[in-house]
Amino acid sequence: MAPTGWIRLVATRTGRDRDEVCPFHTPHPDGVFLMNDATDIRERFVAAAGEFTQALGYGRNIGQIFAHIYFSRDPQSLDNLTESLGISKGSASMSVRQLEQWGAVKHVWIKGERKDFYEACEDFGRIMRKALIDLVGRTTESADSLLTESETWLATKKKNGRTPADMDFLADRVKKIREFRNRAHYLWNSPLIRVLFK
Amino acid sequence: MAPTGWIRLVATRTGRDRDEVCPFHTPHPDGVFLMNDATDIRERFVAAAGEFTQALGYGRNIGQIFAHIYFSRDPQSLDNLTESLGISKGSASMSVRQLEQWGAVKHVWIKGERKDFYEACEDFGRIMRKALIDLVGRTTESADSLLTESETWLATKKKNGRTPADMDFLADRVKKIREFRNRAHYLWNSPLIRVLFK
DNA sequence: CAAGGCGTTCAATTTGAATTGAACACAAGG
DNA sequence: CCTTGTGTTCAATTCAAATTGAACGCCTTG
Repeated sequence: MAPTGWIRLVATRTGRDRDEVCPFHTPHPDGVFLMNDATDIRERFVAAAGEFTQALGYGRNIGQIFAHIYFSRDPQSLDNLTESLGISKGSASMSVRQLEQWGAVKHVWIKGERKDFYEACEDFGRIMRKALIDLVGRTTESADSLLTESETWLATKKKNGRTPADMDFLADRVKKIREFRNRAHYLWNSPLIRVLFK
Repeated sequence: MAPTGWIRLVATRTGRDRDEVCPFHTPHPDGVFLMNDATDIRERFVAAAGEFTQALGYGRNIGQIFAHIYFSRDPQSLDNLTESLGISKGSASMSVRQLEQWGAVKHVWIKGERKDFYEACEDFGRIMRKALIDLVGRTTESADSLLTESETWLATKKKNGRTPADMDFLADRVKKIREFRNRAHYLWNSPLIRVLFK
């Protein structure tokens, strides 16, 4: 069968360039691309998903792993992942657990097998929502407490009667943030959003 | 005036630990914190905003810069930013332009001054939306073209009559992705979302 | 036209996070 | 009880992205 993968031009000592075919899961070299076979599609999606999650700030592995499982008919074991994707066992283990938390992947048992197997869930909406909740929660809570802290501090200052112009400006800005935060929080918890993501 | 900032315990050679006060914009050391003055609130928000944007995958500087401008009464110059935040001129320049693109900050001219000054826009909803469009656009487009590419490839294969079970599975999975993508795209462009973010 | 102030660029560096892999814990089977 | 086959952990490493800063170009002013 013809080779498949990214085609990269490699300079040689003799001055004659030659083509080199790289597996799809390698960071893509902006080359032409060959698609012969069903497994090629899988590998292309694996690469794309890896780039996607990497661009979003989760690593490359987590996307690749999900795509691999998603495009596999049979449930996949950690060994399958490390072999197919060329990643370490440790990374596979941790990423799979992350995906499980997001509900992107679910554990299945196969009789007679000692390994853990995983298969993909198709409900992208739910997955995205869980991942977002995760991210937003982590990034929001500390800012949240700072906001209330500032508000109480400003309130006491006002009680003391000392409210020069700078203080007023500050209070106004903090208030604007509070308004946005409340609106965002309201929207986030509204049934509307819940419906949209389902 | 009493010193303000994070309080960090530093071990000394004599065995006697002493307290050290760090400016708020330094990466926070999990210490106690002192708030005496209006500028302290600004610095705390600067630190929080920096952590926020960093967690979201944009650097620390961009958040700090926006917070600094947002909590400044007067328009701020690049020099103000590099001095107050302890960042480089290059970074300040680039970050400010990014913020301008998002509509988070706008250029103002001050007569008799040669420097560029910036002040903050308060419309957080719009800012978030622009930043999101930016992110989603960048991460989505390549995946998008892969999707259509795969669909056409699968279609030709089907024409050739060769559709074993594996192919059907593959086609089904690709179809599921397409459905999600279309739904997401529709929602994203729906007037509903536009209203929510305003 | 020379000099100085200002913003921009980009290659080099730094930094923070992702990834690795060796050591570990646990279970099952012999 | 030892061995073998698992998944997990976490300190060390690697890697990509953020940040720096020196060099540059442009404008203004004297």
